[in-house]
Amino acid sequence: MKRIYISQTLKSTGGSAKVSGWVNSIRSHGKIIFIDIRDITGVLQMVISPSNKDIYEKAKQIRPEWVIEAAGKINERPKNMENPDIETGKVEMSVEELNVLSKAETLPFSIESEGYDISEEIRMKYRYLDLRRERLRRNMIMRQKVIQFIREFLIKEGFIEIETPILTKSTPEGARDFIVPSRLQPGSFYALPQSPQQYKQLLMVSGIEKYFQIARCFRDEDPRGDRQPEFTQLDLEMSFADEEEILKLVENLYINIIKDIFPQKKILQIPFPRISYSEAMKEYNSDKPDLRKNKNKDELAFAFIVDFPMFEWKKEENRWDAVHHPFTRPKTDNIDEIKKNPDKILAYQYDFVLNGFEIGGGSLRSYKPEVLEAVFEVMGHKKKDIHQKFGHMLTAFKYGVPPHGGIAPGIDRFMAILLNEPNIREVIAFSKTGDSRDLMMGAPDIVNDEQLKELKLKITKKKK
RNA sequence: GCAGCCGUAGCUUAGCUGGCUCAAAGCGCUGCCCUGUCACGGCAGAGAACGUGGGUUCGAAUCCCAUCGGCUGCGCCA
Repeated sequence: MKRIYISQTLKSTGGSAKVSGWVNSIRSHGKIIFIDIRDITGVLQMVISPSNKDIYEKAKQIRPEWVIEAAGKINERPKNMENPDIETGKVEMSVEELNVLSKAETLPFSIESEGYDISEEIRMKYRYLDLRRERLRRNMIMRQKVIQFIREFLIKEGFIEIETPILTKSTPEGARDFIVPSRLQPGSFYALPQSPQQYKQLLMVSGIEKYFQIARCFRDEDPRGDRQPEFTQLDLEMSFADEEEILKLVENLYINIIKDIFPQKKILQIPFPRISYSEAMKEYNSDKPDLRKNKNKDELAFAFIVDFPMFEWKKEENRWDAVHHPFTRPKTDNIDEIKKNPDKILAYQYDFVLNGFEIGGGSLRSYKPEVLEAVFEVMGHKKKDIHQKFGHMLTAFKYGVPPHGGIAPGIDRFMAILLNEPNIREVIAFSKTGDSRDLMMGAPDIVNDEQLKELKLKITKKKK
């Protein structure tokens, strides 16, 4: 007999079925034994009576979380014995065949609860067990649904999904890079991408016009509840689009995600309010204001913060820096003006905000080489450095670059908000600690001397 | 890098103004009893270097120092 999902057993009522899964719980009454079996789709009550001696003796040995398969009749339960709490509560399996596929030791913690009552340290160490928990399983499935929806939506809009390299080049601006030593070029290093920013802009030069990617990004900064060293964002870029077109697309996408996947949530304002940066700072003293009135969990207050300043003064470094990044297009292409009054220059830059969290940011990009160079100059880069670090961009822009822009909404934070989770670790299958460790894998870890030798690396100071 | 909180059976916690509770409880686990439960029930039992190292003291889970680990926030996060 072919194994079916537990959720399908309802359709087999009156007939026979075979299911496989984990033992969710056992209730033994001396003679009659109830075993709840669990698979990805749900839980089913199995009944074992002493009349079938072989099965009964086998069932007595079974313990929670063992992996078993069972076949038998799917019967309607007697009327007063239905369980409205589970999907298959109207039926049960009368077991006629029972096999143990794999035994299990007692789990290090209970997976019946939501998990709030168990320390995160131990949950992360045994994350594969933690993921058996209903709450985590739901989070993974909902996350996948959202990503699937995004894919289908954008592809319908004419976007092309393209993978960009994970091994790439360190960029001097922005967050600290994770670096990867090169074996074939000893002394040189790759960097993991903080975002596919430059690649996606170069794809615009390639004529892709509408690109997207569910992109993993890496930043070697200290994590927070809403920040991980590696995270996922919906990275997208469009040619010939203005700010309005990009924001409308995102607005439309997110309205439909909510409608389709989270119908119980209420979007407070449609269209999403557009608030200028200066207005937001004046009115809310924040560039990611929480616009909900009642702070209700089912309320969603989306907003776009627009018209960010192009530059900010960095006191410690005594120089101007890009608020967003140097590729952002200033609202003027008057080179003299940019160089003379950096503080007065606004940018085509926008943040995407939800319930007081920044869930994305984007901009139109500078596509005129002279504007890009002026921006770098304001930021204190020497011509020579500009060409060393960004020469490929400037060169590319010489060969016919369309005006372009994009946005990159984060997936993790968005999911945490929608699923009412207190931090993004709960929506990431294998997340890292506040110290960027992976407690389950034991990463990061030392490498052996042979590996170091190949890379021509020497560790001068070892942590004890 | 800085600050705060936390670390006692498998899990969650009590004890922590030092000795008579250097260990207790609930859940889980093991065994026995129980034919309809679904947080099954009943009885019995096993299970703890009190994160680690050092110090103070006649005596430390309890006080001090260091260290390791977890969480939160600041710095940082183009």
